[in-house]
Amino acid sequence: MIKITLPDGGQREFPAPLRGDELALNISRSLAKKAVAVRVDDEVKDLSTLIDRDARVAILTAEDPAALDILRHDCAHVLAEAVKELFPETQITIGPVIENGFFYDFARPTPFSLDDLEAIEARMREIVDRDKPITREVWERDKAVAFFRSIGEEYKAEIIASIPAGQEVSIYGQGQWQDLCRGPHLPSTGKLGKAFKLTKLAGAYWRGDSNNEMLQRIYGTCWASEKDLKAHLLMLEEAEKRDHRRLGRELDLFHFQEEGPGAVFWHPKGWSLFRCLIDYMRERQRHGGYHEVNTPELLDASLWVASGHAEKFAEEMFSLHTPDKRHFCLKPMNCPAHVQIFRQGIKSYRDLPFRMSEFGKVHRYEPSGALHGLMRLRAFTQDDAHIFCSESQITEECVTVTNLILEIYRDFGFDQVRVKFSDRPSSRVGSDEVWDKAESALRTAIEAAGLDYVLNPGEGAFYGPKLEFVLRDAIGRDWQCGTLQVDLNLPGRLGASFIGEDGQKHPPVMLHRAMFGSLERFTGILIEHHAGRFPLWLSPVQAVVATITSDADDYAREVTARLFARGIRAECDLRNEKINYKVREHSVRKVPVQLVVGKREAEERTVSVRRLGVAQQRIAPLDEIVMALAREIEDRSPLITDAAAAAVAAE
RNA sequence: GCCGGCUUAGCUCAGAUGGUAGAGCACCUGAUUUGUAAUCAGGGGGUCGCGGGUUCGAUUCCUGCAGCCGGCACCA
Repeated sequence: MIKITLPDGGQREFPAPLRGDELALNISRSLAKKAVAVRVDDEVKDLSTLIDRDARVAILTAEDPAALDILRHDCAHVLAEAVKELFPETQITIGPVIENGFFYDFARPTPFSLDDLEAIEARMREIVDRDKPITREVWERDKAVAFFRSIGEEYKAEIIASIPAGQEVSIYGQGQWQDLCRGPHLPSTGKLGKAFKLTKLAGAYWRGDSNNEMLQRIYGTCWASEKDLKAHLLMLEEAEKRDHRRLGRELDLFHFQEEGPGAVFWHPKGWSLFRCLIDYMRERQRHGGYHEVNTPELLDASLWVASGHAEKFAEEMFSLHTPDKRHFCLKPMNCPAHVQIFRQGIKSYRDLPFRMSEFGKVHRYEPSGALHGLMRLRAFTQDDAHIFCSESQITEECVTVTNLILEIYRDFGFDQVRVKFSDRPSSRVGSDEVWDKAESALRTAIEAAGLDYVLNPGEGAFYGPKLEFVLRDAIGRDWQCGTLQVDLNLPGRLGASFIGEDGQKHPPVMLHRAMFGSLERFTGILIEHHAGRFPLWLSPVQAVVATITSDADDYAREVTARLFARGIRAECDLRNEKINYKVREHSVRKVPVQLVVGKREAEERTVSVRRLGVAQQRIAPLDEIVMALAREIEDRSPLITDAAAAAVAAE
């Protein structure tokens, strides 16, 4: 007797083991028709799986979130089958499910074209229409290797050959096509439906290693219904509209040009945003006991040899030779320069911890293909700091830094932050004993701060382990920003020391930390996070005073001057245009506050306040609105949302 | 750096099987004094990314390079 517990709590008993599809049919005919897979206890399996013990069982339909991965995985298989039919000389490799879809990597001498993509998608739809059953067989590993080798699938054979000997492998088949796969899969190709689309072509290295040959990757997206597919495509369009490169142009924030790949030309409005970040951070760091410094961008190569950068970072450094035959490098990091400041004069343990900060501009020769707007540059500014301390101060300093980072992210509206712990990389300086010490110190600190973290093995800096702070933006993308690194190597290498209580010289510990990371990148993240509609305190233009007729010109100038006197970034629009025209233009430019003045306002000394995105206005006395705006800026209030602004307007 | 694609006016984009190009918006000028998302009329503007080749002739075809875009690899 087998007892099956259904999701609704109901129980059914069966005299003998039965398959998932049989159970579905037993429940209802309509469910059997829609069924795509079965969940036995907590494991999702093929519908054909034999249930031979008491279990909790759920029949999954396409709408079930857990079924989506199966759909996508099947879609990858159908893609591969279509490619093999159309281009038999192509070899298959791997085709996993990814966020929102799937991809499949193919090995072939000539790349696919966009036309090929269309043909492949059409063939995929044919394969779905054929509705061939999808079958699962368990093979002996060596048989599978021999089989795939015999049909010319060398990559597949190599993958299977790397599975431990003697282990069984499952082979899924549909029509004439077979692939190694862990499963589970749909009962037949027809169950896949038509809510999929091939999205892009790309090159990708075999086994993700740039020493290997490049394969041809086809990406696709796949959903349970046409409606979901459409929603996803619409979401992509929306995401494109908030792309910081596009908004940077539209809002006149910055530009790039050919002569400076990976280097930003900040326009006044963009620079205003950038300076907001610096001003904010200066204030936070002043309260945090930091001392701001400034160091040279160009330093003799010998310093970079001493620091270890020349050895570990040479490929990424810009270097130049002067007419007098000296060799200089543009700094890729600020740390060695900060050590030079620490080294001036004799330091006592009483001076520690010493927190040295710099908005330091660094240059790194990033690979051309890595450049991406403000997010990945060759010249960028770090909100860098180095905390020189004793070993006994590491934990407390790390905890303080960690808390500060999280607090700062909250101020900018980022609540979801993940922490990664990166330990020693294969290419590094310093002994293993020193690394043991640094890693355990950092781990103690993160535990003391009570943070959850994931291990990121081998990803530390060459001089020490690090924490990386990854924040999630408004549309769910992750960005690595802050970092905290424990360094027991560089101070010694660069000859830094302090006199301890014992009267002896000791090398200090150096904590490297950045909170925004790259100010340019953080600006880019903010642009996308807010879709260009910044909270008032960050807005490059905070208010525009717009006249209805020239009768109000003098008053408008006065209003603008009042705002300006309170430190508010205000502009005055006296142009001979209709108010509709002005309102539209300033709305398109995403100015958060428009103060419209006509004859009436001038006489009554009021303004008509219009918040971005809210059609309804309210009339307020001039004094009141100047004060309210000043307070909103000072409080760094989050963006007044449409709903909140509507409520204010309705008052 | 690797694979593929793209590069035409300030922006978004048309266009010619090879005979030096066009729209909308923006800009300039004039008229209009206007009450909350585009007033009307006129005008100027492009060595079609850069270099080489084929050709009587190249922005169009071929080729090299650069930049950008989508990925991969790398990474703040």
